Amino acid sequence: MKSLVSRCPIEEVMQVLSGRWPTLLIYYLKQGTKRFSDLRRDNPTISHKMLTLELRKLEDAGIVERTEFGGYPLRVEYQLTPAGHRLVPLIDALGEWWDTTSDTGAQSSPADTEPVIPNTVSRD
Amino acid sequence: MKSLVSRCPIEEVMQVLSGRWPTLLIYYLKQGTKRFSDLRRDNPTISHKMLTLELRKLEDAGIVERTEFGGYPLRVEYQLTPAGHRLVPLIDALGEWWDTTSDTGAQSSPADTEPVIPNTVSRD
DNA sequence: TCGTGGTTACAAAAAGGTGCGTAATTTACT
DNA sequence: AGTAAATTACGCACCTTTTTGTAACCACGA
Repeated sequence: MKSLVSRCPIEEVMQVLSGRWPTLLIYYLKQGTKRFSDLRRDNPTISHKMLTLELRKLEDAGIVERTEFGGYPLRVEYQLTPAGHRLVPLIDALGEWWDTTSDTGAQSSPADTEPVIPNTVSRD
Repeated sequence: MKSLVSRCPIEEVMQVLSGRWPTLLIYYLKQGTKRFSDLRRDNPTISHKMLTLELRKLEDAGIVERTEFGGYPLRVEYQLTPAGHRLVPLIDALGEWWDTTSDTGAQSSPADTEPVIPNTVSRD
């Protein structure tokens, strides 16, 4: 992982939220508790390795909580922590800012920005 | 540059703001107009290649405006656009969120989070 | 044998750094 | 006076580092 250049909170958050996946995962997790395989179905283009890595990162950042239910085919559930939930509106605000600034005419829903996932499914 | 996975504004903003530099550059630019060499002095660890690349990206995103004054030694000035200024508080909010969640005891300034740049200066 | 939620090793791709070249004018030195 | 060097904001080519993808493997129990 890239080391920090300054000791400022902004750079620290960005280190966690940077990249394609963190905000997407947060988006799906705000819908409620999800299992590993659920998240894979939600965004089919992430590799399982990336998914585990990103989930760990979000976990370490205190955004996501991992609950492991022991047993047979092994069940693990992921959900947003309270802090994670508090983060959601801030991210949404960024999305709305983007919508209003890069206003190329017609926009869709005002609040609750919704990712339209394509299906470039990569089987493995 | 990585292509988008979904067509959602959040992913689009994050594509612009992701990485170590965008937020740092915005931070320094909110202090006012800066020249290329000023920004290099502000954060000595960025290479000129990265700086131009990141500035272009911010320019394309409508966050930063580039003004070129002809003549030689050629002078160029960078400043936040109105949209860029509107973005600043949103980014600051993320910093504050981080501060309040990862609260490891003592914190510094409440608002106006300030990067403390180190001086691993690389001359070139 | 399959499915779950991983880990590990290796390969590919992307990001980033380094150094050189460039322009026209000023300043520095001889 | 004449030459040389420095200046500013890059672009380009090459090379290294980091990130991400791929595939194989593991455990367990149904």
